[in-house]
Amino acid sequence: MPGRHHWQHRFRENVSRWTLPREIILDLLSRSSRHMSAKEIYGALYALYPGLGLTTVYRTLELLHRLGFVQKVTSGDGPGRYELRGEGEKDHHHHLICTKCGRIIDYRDFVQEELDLIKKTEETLAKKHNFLIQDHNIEFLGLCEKCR
Amino acid sequence: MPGRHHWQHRFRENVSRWTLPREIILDLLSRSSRHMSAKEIYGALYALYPGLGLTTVYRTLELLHRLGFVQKVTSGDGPGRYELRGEGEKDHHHHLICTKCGRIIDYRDFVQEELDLIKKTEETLAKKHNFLIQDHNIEFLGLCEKCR
DNA sequence: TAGATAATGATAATCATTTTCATTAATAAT
DNA sequence: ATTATTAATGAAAATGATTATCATTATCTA
Repeated sequence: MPGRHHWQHRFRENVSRWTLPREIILDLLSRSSRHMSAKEIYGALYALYPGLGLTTVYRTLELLHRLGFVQKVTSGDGPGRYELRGEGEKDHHHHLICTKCGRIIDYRDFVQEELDLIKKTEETLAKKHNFLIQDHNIEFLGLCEKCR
Repeated sequence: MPGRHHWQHRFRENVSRWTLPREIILDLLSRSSRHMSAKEIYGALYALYPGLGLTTVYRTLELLHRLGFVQKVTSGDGPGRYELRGEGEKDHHHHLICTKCGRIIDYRDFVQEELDLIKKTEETLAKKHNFLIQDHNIEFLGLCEKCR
């Protein structure tokens, strides 16, 4: 859970200004364990900072995603959801998604096998199809405890 | 490539009527190798059948998806894309997706290893999180030959 | 062949996201 | 510190994909 100064520093490195919206959005994401949509973030912060605009939330999330601070999960229907990305490979995980309520659960089972398979597959596909592979997703869809 | 009668029969089994829009949409999907969006399907069929409505395309695709005839791929941004689902496990495959032009390539490499890992993971997750798992996705995102 | 009802298509509505643009605030230069 | 530069913001409108509404039409059933 890196603090404000950590982020502030990483922002400066990227020629981006350190502003209140950015600070409170990062702060919320680092306090929240859930994957939140733009509207949820907006709703959660509105009380604290009523001047905040939904547009800014979208723009900030887009920036955080572009800088690699945040991962965006867009599966099935409904809005995109965001989570802070941990440092390096040690945070490797994938998602279990409820198709009814949209809840997302991180899982970290069989990580090593996954990494091996992904690496192998990625190399093969990149070569075979002349693709520049930048990312991958593995996800399981279904109904959570509450929705089943 | 099952013909009209095959589909017609499977529709009847499901208490759904066999109509012209359904026939031409299924026919197009079985002739096309690409994963098509609703609008692309609409566009491709409009010349043949100018009465066709975009709404009907969406509804038909939703029905085909619900009946399990069609798979829907919704990754990253842009519209959902659809492909006919082959029969049984022997058509097991996943996707390589270009984030720029939206092109989707099916791949079938390391199928057995994937199936094993997925099965194992699915069982573990279902038990651990009390989830009813209905589906899974594995996808690689990046830039295709033309867009890189 | 007629009656029941499911499917269709035009239109409007919704939902998530992006664009526009005038205003404000953060940093750089003085 | 003060000002100038320019990025960031927020309100509103625009866009794009998809869904809901509803009167009309077509398919199947009796």
